[in-house]
Amino acid sequence: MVVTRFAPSPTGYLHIGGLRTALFSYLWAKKNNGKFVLRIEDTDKKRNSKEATEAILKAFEWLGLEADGEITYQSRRDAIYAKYIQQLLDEDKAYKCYMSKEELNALREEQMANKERAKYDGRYRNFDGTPPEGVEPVIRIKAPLSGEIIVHDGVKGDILFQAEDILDDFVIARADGSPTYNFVVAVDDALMGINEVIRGDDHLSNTPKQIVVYEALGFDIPKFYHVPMIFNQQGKKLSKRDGATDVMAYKEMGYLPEALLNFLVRLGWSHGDQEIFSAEEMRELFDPKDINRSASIYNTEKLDWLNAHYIKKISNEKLTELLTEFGILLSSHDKKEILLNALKERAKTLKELALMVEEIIQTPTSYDEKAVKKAFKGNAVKILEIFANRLEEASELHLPSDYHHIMEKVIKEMEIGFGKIGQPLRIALLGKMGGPGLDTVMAVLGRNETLSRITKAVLTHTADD
RNA sequence: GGCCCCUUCGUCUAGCGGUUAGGAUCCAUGGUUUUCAUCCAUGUUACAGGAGUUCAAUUCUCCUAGGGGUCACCA
Repeated sequence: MVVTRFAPSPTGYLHIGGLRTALFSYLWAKKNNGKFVLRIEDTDKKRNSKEATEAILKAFEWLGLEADGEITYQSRRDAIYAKYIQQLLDEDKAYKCYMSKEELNALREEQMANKERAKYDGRYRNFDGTPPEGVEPVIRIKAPLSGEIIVHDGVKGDILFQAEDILDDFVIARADGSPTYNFVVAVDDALMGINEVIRGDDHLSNTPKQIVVYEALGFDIPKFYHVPMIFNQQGKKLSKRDGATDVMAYKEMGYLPEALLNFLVRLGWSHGDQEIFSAEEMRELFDPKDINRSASIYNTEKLDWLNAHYIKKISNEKLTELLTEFGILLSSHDKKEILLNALKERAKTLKELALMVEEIIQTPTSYDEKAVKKAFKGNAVKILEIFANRLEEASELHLPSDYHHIMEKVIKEMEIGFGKIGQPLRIALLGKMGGPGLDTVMAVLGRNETLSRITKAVLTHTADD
C-alpha cells in the first residue's frame, strides 16, 4: 500500500508551495487507495506554535484535503527517538562528541580560510579517553566517509553523490538530548510506514543524510519524489513576503477551493493538454511520473481564469451561501436565480461578484458624468418618461422578457434604435455603463424600484438642463 | 566557494530522433451582445549558446552561460 505524508513544521500559515506538495502527496495516496498522513514537525519548541498547526488544518478543511488516521506530533515522540539513538550508540554506529561550540567554530573558520568545505573532522569518532569537563556532548552518527550515495528520485532520476563531498559525522542529537531533523525525518518516515515521499526540491541535498540514517537503522528506504520549487515573479523561492502566499488569503479574496486546487495541480504537473481537473479527475489521473523537472513561476493569471470558470459552473444555491461571507444576503430574494445567472458569467472572484450584486441592489447615488453626457442627448429624458409610463400601464411584470417587451414597444412607438433607450435607461438604473442586460436588471429590481430610479434620474437631469 | 538540480512562447505546459514545435493563459483583432462581461473565431510570441553523435536533433552526450537549491547542536 502506498503511504505518503505531509510533514510541515508549524512555524506559520500554510503557503502555496506547501499546499502543492500536500496536494500531490494526497492525490498519489488516493489514486493508489493508500494513505495520506500528516506529521507535524514541531521539535523546535522555540519556533512552533499551536495556532500554526490549526491554520494548516483549517486550510486543509477548506480545500477538502483530509489526512488519514491520527496526526503525528514529533514533539511527543522523544522516547522513540531516544531509543533509536541509544541503539546506534550501542551498535557503535554513533558516538558522543565533546567538541565545544567554540572549538567547532574555530575549526570551521580555519577550513574556510583554507577554502575547504566546512566539515567536522571526526576527532571524537574513536575517542576512548576521559571526556573533557563541562561539555555536554552531542551525538554524531558515523557516516560513510567515502563511496557513493545514490538517490533514486522519481522526478529527477538517479542522482549520484560522493560521500566525501557532502557527508561528515553529522549531529543526530543535540547537547540537550533532542534529536535533529535529518534523524527524526528518517525515523518517523520509516516507523510510520511511509514508502513514497513527495516533497520539495530543497530537500534533495538532505536526502543522502537521511539515507545514512535509514541504513544505520536497517530501515527500508522509501521512494523519493523531489518536486521543483515554485518561485515568485522575481524567480526566487517563495517567502512570506511574496504577498498572498497564505492559502487562506485566497479564500478571503474570493477564490474557490476547486479553482485553487486545479491551479496548483497544473503547476509543475500535467496530463497532456488537459487544463480542467475536477477533484475526482485529479485523484484518478495524478501520477508523480508526470511531474515537471523544472521550477515554475507563480503567476495568478491562470488562477483568475480558473476561478471564473468554476464560478460559472457552481449552483446558485451554493453561490448564495458563499456570498454570505462577503456580506451579500440573497437567500430570501425572489429573483436571485435571475440575478446570479446574469452575474456569475462576468465575475472572476466571489468578491467581485459580491460587488456586482451590490451595485445592482443599491440605488445609485451618483451618475457617471461621461456616460451621462453621451446618453442624455436629444430626447433621452422624454424616452425615459414614456418608458416609465408604459411600465406603469403594464399588467404583469416578472421576467426579463416582460420588461424586454416593453422596451421593444417603446422603440417601435418612438421609432428609435435600442441604444436610444438602452443608454439612458442604464444610467438611470445603474449610474454607469456596463453590467447585465437591462431587462434582467429590471426584473431583479421589480417595477417599483425601477420606476423610482428612472424618476430620480429624470429629475436629476432635467434640473441640470 | 563545494556539491546538487534546472533551462520550449511573458506565464503554465505538451513533446519522449523525422512535427507547419501543439494546448492553455495573457495580449491584440474581428464576430455575437442596446453596454460591460461571457462565448466564438483569428493572430503575434518559444526550443539559452556552442561543440559533438546521427542520414536526421527541441529530443541523446559534453562544454559554456544563466537561474535555483543546499551546505547548522533550523525544519
